[in-house]
Amino acid sequence: MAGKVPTVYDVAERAGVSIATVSRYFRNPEAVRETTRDRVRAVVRDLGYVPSGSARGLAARRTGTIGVCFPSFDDVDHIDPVDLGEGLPVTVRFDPSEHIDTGSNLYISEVIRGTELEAWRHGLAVMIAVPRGRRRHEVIDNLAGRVDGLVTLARAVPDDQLAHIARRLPVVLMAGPRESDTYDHVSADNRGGTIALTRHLIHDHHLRGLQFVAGPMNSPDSQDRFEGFSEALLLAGLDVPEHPLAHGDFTRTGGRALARRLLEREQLTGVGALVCANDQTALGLLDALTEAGVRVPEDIALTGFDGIEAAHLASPRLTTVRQPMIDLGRVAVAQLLHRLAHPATAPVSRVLPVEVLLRESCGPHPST
Amino acid sequence: MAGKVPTVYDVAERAGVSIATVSRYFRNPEAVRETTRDRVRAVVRDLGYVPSGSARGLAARRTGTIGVCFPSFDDVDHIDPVDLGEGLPVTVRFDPSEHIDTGSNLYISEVIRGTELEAWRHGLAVMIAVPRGRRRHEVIDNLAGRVDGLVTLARAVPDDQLAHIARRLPVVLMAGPRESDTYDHVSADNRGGTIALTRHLIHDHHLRGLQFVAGPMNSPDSQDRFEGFSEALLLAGLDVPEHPLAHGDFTRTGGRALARRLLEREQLTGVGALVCANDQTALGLLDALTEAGVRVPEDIALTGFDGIEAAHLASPRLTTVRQPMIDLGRVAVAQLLHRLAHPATAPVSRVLPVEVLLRESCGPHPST
DNA sequence: ACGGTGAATGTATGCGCATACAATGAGAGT
DNA sequence: ACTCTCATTGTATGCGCATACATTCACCGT
Repeated sequence: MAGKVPTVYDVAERAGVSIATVSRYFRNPEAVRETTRDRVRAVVRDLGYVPSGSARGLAARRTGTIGVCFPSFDDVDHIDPVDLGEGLPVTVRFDPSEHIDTGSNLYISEVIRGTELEAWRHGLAVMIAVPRGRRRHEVIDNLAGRVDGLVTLARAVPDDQLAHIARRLPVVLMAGPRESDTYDHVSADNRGGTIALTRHLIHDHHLRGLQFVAGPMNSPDSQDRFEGFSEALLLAGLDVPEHPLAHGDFTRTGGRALARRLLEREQLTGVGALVCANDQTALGLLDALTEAGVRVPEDIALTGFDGIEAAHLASPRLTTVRQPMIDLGRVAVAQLLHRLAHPATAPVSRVLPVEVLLRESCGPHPST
Repeated sequence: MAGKVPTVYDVAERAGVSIATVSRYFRNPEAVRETTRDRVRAVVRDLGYVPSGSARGLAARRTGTIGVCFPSFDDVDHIDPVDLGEGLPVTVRFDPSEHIDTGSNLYISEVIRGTELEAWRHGLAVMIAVPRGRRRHEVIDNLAGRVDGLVTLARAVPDDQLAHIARRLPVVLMAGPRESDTYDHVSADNRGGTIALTRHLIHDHHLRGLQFVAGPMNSPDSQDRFEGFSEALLLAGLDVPEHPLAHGDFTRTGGRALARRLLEREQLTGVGALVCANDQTALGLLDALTEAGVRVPEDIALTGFDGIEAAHLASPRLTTVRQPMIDLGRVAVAQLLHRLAHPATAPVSRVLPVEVLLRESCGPHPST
């Protein structure tokens, strides 16, 4: 590679045409006569020419790239160099039966897939960045400088910086609280989904003593779901708890710890169902309850939220609310493109429909 | 946003300095006097200035971005527009107990995480692209034009095109066959892992009649694993089958279909263990075997490869070989950076160590 | 007081391409 | 033969920044 990377000038010279023709060959081939096209094509192949994205972006005043920002999977300042592991032997070990936390990576992965898919449909590239560590500001600015627009999961970017880059590019927020007066926003119907799920527990399973197990205090998703939970209780004329029964951290491990604490303090007596803010937490509860001899759903019903695969693989299978994670990414990008085409219109807030998946963890199915 | 995006010139004028100073403020702040720095900083904030990545890339002759290429999750030419789903209601339905195929997305997601992580460590951005559909060539060229180097999963990019862009940038291949005389290459120790696993089955569980269930014919990973399998049999002085017992497609659904076929044709009599080319296939086999009343591991032992979460959640838990998927991405990027720093050295082929995870699907554990 | 030194800043240029505009040439129409 | 039209190609310019080099100026030692 390298040596001297060829440019339009090299191609033009070798093909006996002007640089404009070479440029047209790529940007608008129909405008070039076929015989000329062939000559250019041959030279391009010969020289190993690839147009410079930077030059293109500069001249065209658009990059053809959209940026995607995520909160850090792994909130750290420093990450060790990877072990190149040269020559290390294969290890063989018994794997004790502990549960693992694949956590929210999955959620993020799906969103990435969605953004990539939609971007591809429109011939755009995707640049991803995770602002983490001490230089997170730079990471974001670098991204902002290289893209035509940005979609970001809520709270991946500090507010002040978001405001700063939003002066240069359109920004679409995914999930999190709607700040609809400022940015376009896309989220799943957390509230509606939880209402529907809770209604099902109340009316179809005749459960009472429902409690909500939340995620982190500051999670807007968790808050929305708790709101939906409360709303459903209210509509059913049942007592509405002021607060969630407990707060987890959205991980399975956290859920297990939480359940043990609840069992220890006997806070589950009289509780007919636990509506959890996400699947991982619910699965953690399920682990600990099962371990303690509490039967699900016979002794207590349990539900999650997200629709991850592990919820399906659990025993009993976990009733949950499936979020359209891929669509979250796709719609965000679609909205971004709409915004690029229509800069002046008012910010939009889209709420994507969710799907309540009834499985065994909430009790036997009345019908079906 | 937009209106008129400010440039260095605007900032320089407002701050009463030259554009060189503004540029230095970003690139090399220590070279600017502190009081000047403050003035520039204020103007930058005022104006909402973000340096243009394109201009930067052009002037500096490097983009600070690396590209990552993946084969298509979903091999299609056309993908429907996403349903914006405005106002659609929440649906509630019973979810029948069928298995789902999360497939290889997971593998790819992990690799993406790895590349992002390592790139972040070095202050680089990551651009991802999935060449699919009729314009896949363009997708790749666009990517190649915008990055300083490229890592790609094997066979995501057609050979001829890979050769073309490799003249412009360093390329590192992940997984797949080593073409070590041309490109840098990183892969997991498929062969070694399968040897260790197979030896365990033979020596610790005294299993005989081992058969291999492969992936797609053209999968180099599957081939490597079959080689390891054969090698282990050979070393143990056992008969080495010429071919895998069957070929799946790496999906769980495919594995189920395959198992039913094997059962129907009674091809499992005398088979003591099925060594599968990946976890999904093994899990599919497990589904179908269990359904047919064949007990694992009592009647037949079963192993997978990859170490996905579902293998851990299966019942019995699936013995498997864990690939360091994140490290695959990390090492690939690390190697890419090394190549950028040392263009002249010979191509390297790195083999990452794997870990055999012994669980219940291969039989009771002799010790431990 | 004078040349020397180094820090801070400014000037000028080119990176590789897209594109507005000009130029050319080959028919078509008269 | 001449003008007009359209297809094709060329010329010239600027996109926004990094950076080599030049300049300025404060300060030092003698």
